[in-house]
Amino acid sequence: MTDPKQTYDPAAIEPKWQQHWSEHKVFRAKNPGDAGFDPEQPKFYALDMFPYPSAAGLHVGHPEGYTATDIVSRYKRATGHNVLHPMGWDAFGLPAEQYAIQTNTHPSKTTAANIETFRRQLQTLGFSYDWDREFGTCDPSYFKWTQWIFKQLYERGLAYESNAPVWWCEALGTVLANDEVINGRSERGDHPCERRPLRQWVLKITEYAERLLQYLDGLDWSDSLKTMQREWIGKSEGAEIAFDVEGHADTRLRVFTTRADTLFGASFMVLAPEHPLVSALTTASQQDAVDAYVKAAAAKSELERTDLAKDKTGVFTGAYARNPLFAGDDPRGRVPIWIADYVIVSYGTGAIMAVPAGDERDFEFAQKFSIDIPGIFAPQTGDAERDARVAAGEECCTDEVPYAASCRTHDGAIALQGMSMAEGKRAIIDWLVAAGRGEAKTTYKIRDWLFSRQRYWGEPFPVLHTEDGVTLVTDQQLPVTLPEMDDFKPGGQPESPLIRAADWVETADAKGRPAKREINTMPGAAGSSWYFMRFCDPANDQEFCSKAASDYWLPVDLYVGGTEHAVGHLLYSRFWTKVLHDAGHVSVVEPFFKLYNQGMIQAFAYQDARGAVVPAADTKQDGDDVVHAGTGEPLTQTVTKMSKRYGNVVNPDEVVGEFGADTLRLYEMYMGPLADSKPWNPKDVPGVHRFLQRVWRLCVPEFAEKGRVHEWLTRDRDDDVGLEKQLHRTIHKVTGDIERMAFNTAIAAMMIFVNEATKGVDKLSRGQLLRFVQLLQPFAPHLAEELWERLGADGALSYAAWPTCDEALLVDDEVEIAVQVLGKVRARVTLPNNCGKDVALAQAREAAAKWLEGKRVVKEIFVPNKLVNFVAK
RNA sequence: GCCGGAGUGGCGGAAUUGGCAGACGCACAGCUUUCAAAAAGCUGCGAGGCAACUCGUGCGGGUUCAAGUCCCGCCUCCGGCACCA
Repeated sequence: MTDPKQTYDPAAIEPKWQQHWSEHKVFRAKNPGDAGFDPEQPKFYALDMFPYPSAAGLHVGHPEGYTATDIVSRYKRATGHNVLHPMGWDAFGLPAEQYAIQTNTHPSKTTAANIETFRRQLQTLGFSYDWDREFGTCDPSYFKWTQWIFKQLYERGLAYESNAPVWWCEALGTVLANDEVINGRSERGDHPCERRPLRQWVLKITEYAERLLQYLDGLDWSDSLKTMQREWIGKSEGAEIAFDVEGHADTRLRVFTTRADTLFGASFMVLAPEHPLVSALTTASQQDAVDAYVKAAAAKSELERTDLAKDKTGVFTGAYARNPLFAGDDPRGRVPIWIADYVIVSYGTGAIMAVPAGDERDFEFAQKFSIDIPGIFAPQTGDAERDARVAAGEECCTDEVPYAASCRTHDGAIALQGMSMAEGKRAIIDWLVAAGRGEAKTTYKIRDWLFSRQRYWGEPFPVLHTEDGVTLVTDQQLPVTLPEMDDFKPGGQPESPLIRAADWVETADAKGRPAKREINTMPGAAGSSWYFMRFCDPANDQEFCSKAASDYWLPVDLYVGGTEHAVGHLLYSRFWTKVLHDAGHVSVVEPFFKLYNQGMIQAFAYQDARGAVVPAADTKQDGDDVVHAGTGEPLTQTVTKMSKRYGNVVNPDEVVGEFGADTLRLYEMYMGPLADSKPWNPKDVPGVHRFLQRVWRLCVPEFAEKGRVHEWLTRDRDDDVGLEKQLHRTIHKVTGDIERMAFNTAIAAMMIFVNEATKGVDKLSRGQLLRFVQLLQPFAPHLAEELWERLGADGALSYAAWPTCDEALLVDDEVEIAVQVLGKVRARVTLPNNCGKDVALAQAREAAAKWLEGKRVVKEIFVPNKLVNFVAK
């Protein structure tokens, strides 16, 4: 017959409630205009960085951020918000295509299968997503609008073709954007990359550099993330200065500098080896040396140029420039022009004026090649020896120090001595402007966004090439879908496999003229740059997102994800949002108001004496120690990334199978602060599971014959005063902690309540348990729903009003305070809450009498409800 | 090298505003219940000391009646940038 026991059984209750939520569309978000939409409710948009559905399935790292946003979403629903909490798939990308090449399976098939797995896994975790809004970036109904947005960019002059050198990765068979290349190697797969000239589509993100920088200030993002974006944008204010070149009357060499004030100390010029003027300026006698250097620099990978080439190298071109500050016959104005690879062609003007007295790199170079180092500073730091060396040009000085008397033109038009650095810069720039020799200038490190890939599995461009050049596909012809193919290998050198789809490539434009389709495809970051907009209005086939929907939902109120997208995705999304704003399609300028970066979930591992990690399979327990299974060498515990290689990857399915989704959710939130990286400890998981069992037993008797809930919970009765106070403290703590995203301490508070309540199980009233279940609901929703139902509560738990806290119940009648003598706790006294200083001191003095004997109290500190401190001699 | 963040028991962590360091959980130990429990409950649990007490938040200084928290100087780890003129 039926099992007489009723134990906490997540395997039974979790699917039951998941099905209930799904069937009743409990978490469907209502848009303005939908039936039942309440315009009075405030909105809340909680978004996860949507996953790339890999073949490996969900990792325990995914549910960490997802649980956090789910808790906030459920809390916001309970506090009367209209909540948008969607999920979808970042589904175009390289791994599916690599897999296709290996196995001859179409990427659309593997992607669809992976999405199935991800969706199933996410659904077993009980996230309150509005699944009706789900889509993938590879859905034609979605990328139709990605293509449409590209058209907007093109029409606004923000998309262009370029032949500039780009990062080419041989192993991946594609080009990569700057942020996808780390130290000359691909971020994905760690393959070597090199610079190559290729025809590419590029987006003019640099045009938005200033606004991308300015608008950071108003965002609720961590300072470290804002700093990363600021540094990536790399704004730098200075001047551009034009130098005449001897013997080249029509040539002016332009340089960018942030230290225009050091122009008096410019004793040579350096061009990047790739600078367009190099060949024109090089003299016959230097030709061979320059050619050899240029060739060598081109052959060097970026890795060699940055990491290894710390030693300065360079070659004299034979040409001389004229420093504009010095009159024609002044020998100080004649500066040699060198080329060196420490100057980067793509930054500033690709050329610099070298001031060895004020720049470490220039100083190093001048020393190595015995170039003049004119002293231009007269520091008075007190370190006389150093001051003298700086004045003599024997040491470089980058600090703000007084200028030397020599910083002066013959005619006295400029004399820097006595000026501050800011005044010096101003003086020089004003003079240059008046003389037509330069102007103030701001440059940015950020480069335009390399926006094409030579791959199959990405959005095709809505672009046709005809005899007359580029034409766009009409809106009526969107989406441009991918042709069916079964061979996805890159199409020979830097070309997409699409080149082999001849029927697809050969087409006609709107006027019927023969045209070839663009065979590059868009990069992975294309689809993820606006998906948060589409979630507002996912089924719209007339617009990418209706203005009404985006006006209502945007910006995203809470966005949670990893730091790895600090400069890529987050910058691109901000850029597209601004472009769409400028084009009048969305009202917001910034897409993500609050951003929260979760830490990484790591794993314990064991390492040997050399620090090498030993795979879990090669370790064994030896008493209290862990040793190498083969050699018996003792090992020490360490923390690493989860990795197949180390055998320490935790599979969420297994955790759900053994303990249930509520335990997984709760454990991931209980591990520590969301923002921290922290190790997964399998031994801690049963601890939170035990907590849920205790909650269960608080409500449900062990044997079914005693009823579905404890007898005393079937009727209303007076609340136990002590428990009621404890409950209010818990409500207060949990509410505040959810608001500040401190889920670990919220859970600790609930544990304290359950420990209290368990001490006298039958003291807990039905009303108290119901309120506790509401607090638990965002964290462990399945268990909460089950208990809510068993207790016969009215209405849907997910929308039941959040329990309120009576502040009056937070204070106790009596408080215990510490009595200190000279800062050391010597006694404790119990006093009425908020009692006065005199009362407290009198009692404290008595309690501390033993330690005050023979001493004179010189000061008495009283902190109400906290402590008394006697300062005694 | 530069810019962030962090360092607290055997472990994960707590201390939100300068006010009793170690909440909560794990591990461990003892006890109760039990035929037996890997179950449940209770108790203990920073170090030293019989104790009174002393010491204790990476290290060294400082400010303060009082410092994990503030200041100065270091060390280590993690993340980012890296010849950006």
